[in-house]
Amino acid sequence: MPRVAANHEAERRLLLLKAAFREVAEKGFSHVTLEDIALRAGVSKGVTLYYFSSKEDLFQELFSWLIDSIHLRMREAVDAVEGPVEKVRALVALIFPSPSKNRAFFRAYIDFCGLAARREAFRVIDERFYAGCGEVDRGIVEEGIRRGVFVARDPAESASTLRAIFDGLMLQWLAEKDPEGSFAKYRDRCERELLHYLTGATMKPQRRKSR
Amino acid sequence: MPRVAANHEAERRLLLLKAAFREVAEKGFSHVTLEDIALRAGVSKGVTLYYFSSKEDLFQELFSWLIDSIHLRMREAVDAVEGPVEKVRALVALIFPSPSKNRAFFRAYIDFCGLAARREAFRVIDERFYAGCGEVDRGIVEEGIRRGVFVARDPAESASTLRAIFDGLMLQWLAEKDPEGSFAKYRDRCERELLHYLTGATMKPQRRKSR
DNA sequence: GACATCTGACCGACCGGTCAGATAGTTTTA
DNA sequence: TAAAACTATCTGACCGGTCGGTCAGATGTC
Repeated sequence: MPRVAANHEAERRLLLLKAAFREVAEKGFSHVTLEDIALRAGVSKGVTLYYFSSKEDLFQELFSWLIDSIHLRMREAVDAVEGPVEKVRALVALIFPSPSKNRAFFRAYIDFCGLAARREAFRVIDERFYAGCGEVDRGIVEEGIRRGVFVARDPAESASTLRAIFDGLMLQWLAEKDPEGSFAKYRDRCERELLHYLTGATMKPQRRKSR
Repeated sequence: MPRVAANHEAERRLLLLKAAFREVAEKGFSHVTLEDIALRAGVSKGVTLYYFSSKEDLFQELFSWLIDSIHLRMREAVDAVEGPVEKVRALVALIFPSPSKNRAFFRAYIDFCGLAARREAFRVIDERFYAGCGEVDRGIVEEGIRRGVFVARDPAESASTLRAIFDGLMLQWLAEKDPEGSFAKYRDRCERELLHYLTGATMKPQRRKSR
């Protein structure tokens, strides 16, 4: 069992997961076939079930991988800047990267929520997702309170609301007629409302730096 | 074209829609079969496609009917009480009726969002849903501002955030290990956070200035 | 008999999963 | 060194089951 082979296996699995992600974003879990994924990954259908024991297994791995990378990127984004307000801004910038990426991720995420609401294995993954988000969010809130920038309240509860505003606005954005056009509106609104909520309206609105 | 026949048809359609709702809440859109619905409604499979032109058509009608009744009940609940704070409370009570009803509705709703994110016909219905919610929510916010109970800001934007908090918390609730046990926690948190958000940091007598 | 309503057998398409091999790279053997 | 054996990886035909949709005819009502 050479090390090369293990490496190869990990690569192949990742290749398939990435293909699966794009397919899910487009069609939704139950309309994606194993063959769709294989085609997108440039391999034959049999390969998908060579590396994953079933479709369900593949999708569990997909969502696990997805939330791990989201957690990682949130931590990186938050660690990269100084101060609670800046950290909130960084989070917003991360979660609203671009209309197309946004839509891809959130389509997949909604699908995932539907699965999590009905199947225990997916619910557990979803729980882990919110636990990880909660850690990051709570860290920001606590720092904000410590520095007197945010109004002092239960940090865990504020973190939960913060996350709810993210998700809830995303749900509304997906119902918009012109997602491209309204993307910036939602991103800015999200930032504004989040900071309003956390600072208790003590902040003046600031102009967003273009990036 | 006797009136009786039209009445009968409406009844039959409603019967099927109610059966479909319960099936969707349980299994999700793409795992519900036309036969499931027929069985649940106590009729034969052929009837579903006698009253609806296709499965897709049936589900569009289902979600239309669902959001119309939700809108109606929100308006009734809000009109039944006096004062913006009480209206918010009434809305929370309506949206968090009981763990089982809650889960049924939100499971169906998430499914619906997944559809809306991918198919134009469903997106349009979803847009109508948020438009209706927005009217109700904005009405409350405006009244709150007028009476000086809520912080004065853009009412449409506050209404949007209010709704986001509802939806976002619901998403988190669905990921909980023990939905029954944590139900009251989420309901209370929702009310508390909503009022905190709207009144601007607990009960400060001093009004914050708007943008 | 005319019409609306209802039934369930049936069809064709689709898809997850299986499997008998093909292929290619490596190791062992002669 | 070459052949043979072995192994991991990959392929796509195939199977069994499911489901949306069709339809010929049954049932009931006026």
